[in-house]
Amino acid sequence: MTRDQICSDCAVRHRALCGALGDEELTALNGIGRRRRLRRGEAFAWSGEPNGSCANLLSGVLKLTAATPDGRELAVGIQYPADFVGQPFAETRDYTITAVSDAELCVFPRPPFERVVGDHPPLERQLLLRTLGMLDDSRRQMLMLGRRSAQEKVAGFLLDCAARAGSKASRAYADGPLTIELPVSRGEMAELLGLTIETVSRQLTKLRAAGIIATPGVRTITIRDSAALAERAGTA
Amino acid sequence: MTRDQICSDCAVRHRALCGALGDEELTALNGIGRRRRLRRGEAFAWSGEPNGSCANLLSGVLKLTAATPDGRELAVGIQYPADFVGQPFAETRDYTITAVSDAELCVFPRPPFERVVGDHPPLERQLLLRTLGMLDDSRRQMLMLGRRSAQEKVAGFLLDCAARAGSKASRAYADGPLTIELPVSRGEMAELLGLTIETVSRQLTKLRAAGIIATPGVRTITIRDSAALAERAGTA
DNA sequence: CGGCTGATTGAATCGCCTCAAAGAGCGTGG
DNA sequence: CCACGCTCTTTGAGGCGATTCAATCAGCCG
Repeated sequence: MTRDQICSDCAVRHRALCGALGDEELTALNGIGRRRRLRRGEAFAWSGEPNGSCANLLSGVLKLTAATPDGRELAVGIQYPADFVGQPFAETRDYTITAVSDAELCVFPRPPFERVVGDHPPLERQLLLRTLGMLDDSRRQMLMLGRRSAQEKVAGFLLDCAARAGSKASRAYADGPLTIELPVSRGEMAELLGLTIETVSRQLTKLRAAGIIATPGVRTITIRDSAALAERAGTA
Repeated sequence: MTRDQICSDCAVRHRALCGALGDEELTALNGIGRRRRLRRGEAFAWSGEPNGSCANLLSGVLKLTAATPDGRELAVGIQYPADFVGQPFAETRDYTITAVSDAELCVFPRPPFERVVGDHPPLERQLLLRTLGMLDDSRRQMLMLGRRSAQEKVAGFLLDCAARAGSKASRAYADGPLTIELPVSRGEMAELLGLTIETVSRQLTKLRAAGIIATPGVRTITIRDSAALAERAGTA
């Protein structure tokens, strides 16, 4: 991968932070970006470390986890391709960032990235808009954690995955059963939903018993009755 | 209150969004800001409404609440003087914003505010930094909601209040008991912590019984043993 | 065929919620 | 001045949902 072609073959070129930029901004970013691959389970950064870089996520799924001093963990965010990763303008990292599936990032060292942001107003605007969006996501997630039952959390998560899967989801015929590949393990799902792994498993079993979903593989879910699933998600 | 003096007597002039601005930016903001007072319990904005304004909070305390479609509510944020209030660049409001105590705001209609932000890079930078800060706050809150016990939530909240109270807190002598005025009612505390009002009350009773706090008034708390309180907050 | 990891299931417990009632603080009006 | 009604808080009893602890099961690789 040479530097001058780093953007031209970018899978998320038009959806990522860079998407709305003109040639000038793109060239500036291009100059400092480096590709990096992560294998499933590998960490991009650890909470508490000095914060040396930000990134765009090109492919794969990442989770952000925070932990209490005594070791209980919770995923405070999940990131999909084209999302912006990291904490610009922060000296220390507050979250551990881990690849949930194999992933590819476009990594920017933080100091030059911040300089480029400062020099290019359209880029700064995009960063602001994305940050505002992440803040809304985070607050939506809070409502979920604080006020929804295990049943609602799991059903809602499956619907989110289905919505996110988009083209990768498959159905036999229009409006028929929808089969998706879960991006996370049961344990990660529990982490994300503020539950235990056993509770997640039991809720899935319950949904399966009700005929609402089927689980052909452990990471594969078929939504057989999306209306009933939405019902249980409390998405009235 | 005339427009040309709106900033000069501002109580949070140096801590708010405007704090880091030069004369030019300040004049631009000054031109569009209007003071507004809210009485305790009064709402500044409702979730679902068109989003017509943002503001700086000058005095008092606000809460942001979100609700599930079936009516369960949770406070997803709490704001103190000098905080920035609202969702710039959003067409519709996602939260209900309510005054928890009497409050005063410096309100900016959204379209001109966004124009001023676009025209003044230092202002946009400040807004970005504040948004990043709110995102971190929100994620800290998520960890609390998802992984902490009622005991830890209540103890932690009291410590937060004490830290926030700063000069308004009083002690008889250095390192002695610290007395603070709670900015919220029991019900609002429950809303903020993802608990019920009864659970909050019971936890306070437990802390009182352990001699860790005293409650001379219903909204007044004396921290008699802050180390023990930190212990119960799980802030190891 | 073992051994490993991740998922499922079961039984028992515990923490928080729900429902209900009593108590405290406070302004109003007789 | 005190009785009344209102709101907020506290306390109690009981139930439910999620966790904990433990065992079994399924898939996968050596």
